[in-house]
Amino acid sequence: MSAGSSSISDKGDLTDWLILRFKQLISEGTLTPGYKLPSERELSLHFGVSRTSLRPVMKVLRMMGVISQRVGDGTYLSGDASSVLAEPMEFLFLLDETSSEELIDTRLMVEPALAAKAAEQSTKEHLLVLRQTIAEIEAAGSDQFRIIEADLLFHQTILQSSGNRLCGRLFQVIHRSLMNMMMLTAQLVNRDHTLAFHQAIFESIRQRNASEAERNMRDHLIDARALLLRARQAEADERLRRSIRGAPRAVETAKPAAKAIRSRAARKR
Amino acid sequence: MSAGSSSISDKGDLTDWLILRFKQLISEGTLTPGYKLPSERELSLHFGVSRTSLRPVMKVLRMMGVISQRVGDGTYLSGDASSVLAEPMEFLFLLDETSSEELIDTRLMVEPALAAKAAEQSTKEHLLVLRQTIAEIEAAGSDQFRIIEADLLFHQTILQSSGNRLCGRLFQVIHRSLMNMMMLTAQLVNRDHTLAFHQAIFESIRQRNASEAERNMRDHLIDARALLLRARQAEADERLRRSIRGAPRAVETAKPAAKAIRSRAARKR
DNA sequence: TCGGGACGAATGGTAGTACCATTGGTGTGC
DNA sequence: GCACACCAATGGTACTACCATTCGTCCCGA
Repeated sequence: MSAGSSSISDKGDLTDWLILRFKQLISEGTLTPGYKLPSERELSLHFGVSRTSLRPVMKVLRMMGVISQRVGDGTYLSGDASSVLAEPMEFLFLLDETSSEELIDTRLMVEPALAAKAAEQSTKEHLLVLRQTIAEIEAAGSDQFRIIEADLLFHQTILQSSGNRLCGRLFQVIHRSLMNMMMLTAQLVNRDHTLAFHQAIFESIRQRNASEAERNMRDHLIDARALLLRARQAEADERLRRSIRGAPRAVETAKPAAKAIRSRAARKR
Repeated sequence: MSAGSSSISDKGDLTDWLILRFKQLISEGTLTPGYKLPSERELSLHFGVSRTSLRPVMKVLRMMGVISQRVGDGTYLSGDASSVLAEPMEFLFLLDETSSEELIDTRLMVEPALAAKAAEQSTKEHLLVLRQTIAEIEAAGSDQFRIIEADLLFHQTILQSSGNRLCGRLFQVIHRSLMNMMMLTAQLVNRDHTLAFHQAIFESIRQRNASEAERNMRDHLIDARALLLRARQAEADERLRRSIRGAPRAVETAKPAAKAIRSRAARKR
């Protein structure tokens, strides 16, 4: 980014250089999905660096889901590119204090249009999967995990069948993060609503009715948004009622460590 | 993801645990932008792990732009959340072999709608920045870097003023990656086109004409897409012509290393 | 001949130490 | 008062050692 960067071994950090090398290897197609990489000791030898310097790179790649490591076995290149954004996106949400409404709002901007596209070009296989996810939700009863997984697969399939891979990746991650947030606050997915909307969306896609698919998807997300806000309101009310009764909130476990760090650093300054 | 995961120190990997801790610290607001963290030696002491185990975590955070490290100085929490997705997104594009058209297509799906929103709610400050970027492009002459930076700032400002932060972040990264791809293939940004479209978009936003802003943005991106494809076509033609003349392509430097790795691993199996 | 269990090599995970280059502040000498 | 030299602290890298886990192999017994 800064200077010429053409010559070998100019960037100061070995980590950056190694990551660059890995990128090259991936872009060349040398590293294919499922491919077993040499051991860390061999790799470090090959690159001419110590294992100490190599390991952080492997950690970075692992955290992005590019590779998977297993003790006693080895390192494999994972073919699933969708997981690359999962962790970083979580950090983004953390740093930006992104709310779940914002996630739904963002989905609302894109998914209806993608549903319309899906109605135009979805294949038989896609329709089959959609039908299966609906059946899965019907069979799930009150099992939230099953409902959520089926819900994710439903939307993910629509995203995929829309043809735009990048959007598919992006909003798959966003959707899952949204579900994680909801689970953290013990917010339930309304099975009946989900089922009804999914059926409507599925029908319009099956009939290749793009505009109706778009409208149904929009309605679905708007409804989900409303449910989310209502649940949050109810939760806030509950908390208020409880605090009025006098019972203080439960302790937070991680606070002490955080304060210790802050004091340490403050001492430095 | 697997089991209960409620108790302390259950997850096998220290790296994961430490990253989790850092996430907690960030979400608690203990770590604020610009904040100087304790030295690695102190931190490792504090967390009760060795520096060997801590360093990969710092590398991960650094690569996502969450922190910045300087030898002889220390580690600082960077407040800029937008850079979190930069590297991971590049890996995604690498693994998915995402093309520049796909990037523009994705922008095309979202940015027009955001431009419409921007027309409705942009502030005076936003308008000022937009006007400045246009002036910058006018003053840039044929300096591609200045044009690109001004172009980025123009679109970024519109994304920001639309109100949806997440979309802003996402498409800021996508836009920059697109520019990187174009620079890698030595594709120029057409200054005249850019200038004309930016002026049109700016005018419609200034006049709070949402539908026209949306249309202008759409035209802008469609035009950019066409230019991109045309340039690629020209490049392919040129390459073909050159190969017919008999001159072989230049050597690729990184191939030998790649092959060495592959042979090493193959030997293992 | 087949099956199971024990052993061992290889792998990633962690720890400790040492040294280097860079940085920023401190203090000394002009 | 200023400039220079010095020094302590920091992140960067390397080497070594050891641990827990995994997988394959070999040997023993049925």
